Amino acid sequence: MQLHNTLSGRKEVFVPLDPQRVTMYVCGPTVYSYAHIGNARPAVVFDVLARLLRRRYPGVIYVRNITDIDDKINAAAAKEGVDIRVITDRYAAIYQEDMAALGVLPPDFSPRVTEHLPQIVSMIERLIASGHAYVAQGHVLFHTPSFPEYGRLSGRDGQALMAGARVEVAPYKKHPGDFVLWKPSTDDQPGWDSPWGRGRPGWHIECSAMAEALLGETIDIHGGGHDLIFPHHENEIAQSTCAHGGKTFARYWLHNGFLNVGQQKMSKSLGNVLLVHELLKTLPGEAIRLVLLTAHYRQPVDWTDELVTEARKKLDRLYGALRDLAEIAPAPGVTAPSSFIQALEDDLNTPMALAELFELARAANKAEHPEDKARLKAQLLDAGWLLGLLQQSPNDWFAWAPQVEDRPSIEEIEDWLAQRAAARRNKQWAESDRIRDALKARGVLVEDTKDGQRWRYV
RNA sequence: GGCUAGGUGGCAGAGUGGUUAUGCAGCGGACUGCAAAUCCGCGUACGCCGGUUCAAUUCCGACCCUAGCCUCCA
Repeated sequence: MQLHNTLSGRKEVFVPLDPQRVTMYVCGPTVYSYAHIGNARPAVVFDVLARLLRRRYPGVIYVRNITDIDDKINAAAAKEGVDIRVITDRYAAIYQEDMAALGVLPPDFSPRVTEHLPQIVSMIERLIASGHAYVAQGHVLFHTPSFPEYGRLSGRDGQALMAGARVEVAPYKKHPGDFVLWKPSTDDQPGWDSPWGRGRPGWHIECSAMAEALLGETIDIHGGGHDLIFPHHENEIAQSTCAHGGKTFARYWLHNGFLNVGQQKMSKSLGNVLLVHELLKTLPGEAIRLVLLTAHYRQPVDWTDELVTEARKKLDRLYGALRDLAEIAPAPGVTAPSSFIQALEDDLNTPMALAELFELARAANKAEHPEDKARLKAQLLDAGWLLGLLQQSPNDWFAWAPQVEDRPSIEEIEDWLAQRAAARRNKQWAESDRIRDALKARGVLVEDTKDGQRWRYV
């Protein structure tokens, strides 16, 4: 398997440190609000990677954290006048639900920062003891010049860049690039006791501490959004490497590209933030997932209505092939074809894998012999599973309808179809077509097959 | 300004030093009472300019353009 490593800027053959225990850490959400579609991209992308890795290495341990200490959380809690726990529990639960609706399997561990304060404090103490961090005015700061490799992941010159930082530099910093490991909390802010007084951890240290606690000092794969390369992941490397006496922190760094809306990054000021929770009211989760897998994970995706419509049509085609195989039992023991696996194992080339999936669908539509159909059905289902697609029944897929629109109920449709069937028995084509057109006008497509009528919402 | 990705047929989007991506849309045909679905066929795309090469969309260089990052945003 090959994976693109941000550290080297190229594809590398993936060789785990221990094939019996492959470790992966992905930066999860800060739970202060609903997840937007951009938050869903890494969840979906690394879900596919985890599914793929488990094929080859059953002992994969996949960790995706929940950040439940953060100033945005504090602000949301203060606004509602509740404890931060109320906010974080609420949005963490919604996050899990929304991701499940997108077919994302739960990771092995979803650690929370609030459950790892001792580990965070311990790591900071070690960094101070080894001279990589210092205390200043109630803060603990990581001293970036103490780590010569600082800037390697993001391809920056740590020293030069920071000297010209455009942001106002806090006076207690020894070096402009130094970043906070621990900061003091006022009495009205959430805080935890520590050797440096009551306070809270900085953003970056949590991931280093939780990765260490759950996966050890060196992990195989670390993933996240492209924007996290700097400063978040750069800082994680600095902290973990220095806390571990120079040991490699993560061996392969993977970063997914951004999901844009209107060719621009989503932002509240532009008002183009799309929440997964809202999208799920008007779209099947599987279609949303397919949109996210349509482009290679490192490429940007520009979310448009056209893209969503296309994704639904693609799934219509794939589920259409499966529907025609409804009476066929998938051949036992048959898994996704090697061409499909090879595409995914080439740095998660989902567009190419999808092309293979469509080849399977075409072959299935053409197949005549039951054994061919059984084989192709098994291949379709297994390949679909690796992508997190095609796991519901075709009928459920075609019966999906948005919550909001008022469309004919299934009962009403069945009633019309019964009348139409009667008309067709008497070759009353005009009446047959009238009913079909009437239903089409209300979003129901009727098709005639050799086995009778069938319908779906469009 | 620095760093990093990109610019492929109507749209989306892979890939390759010389041969079909794939999907959607479109066109023609088969099938159908007509459709839909399905199958078959079609359209000769690779930002611009040089260079290397027998041959470049694919390698090299310059240029133009786009997006992202440059301290807490996936």
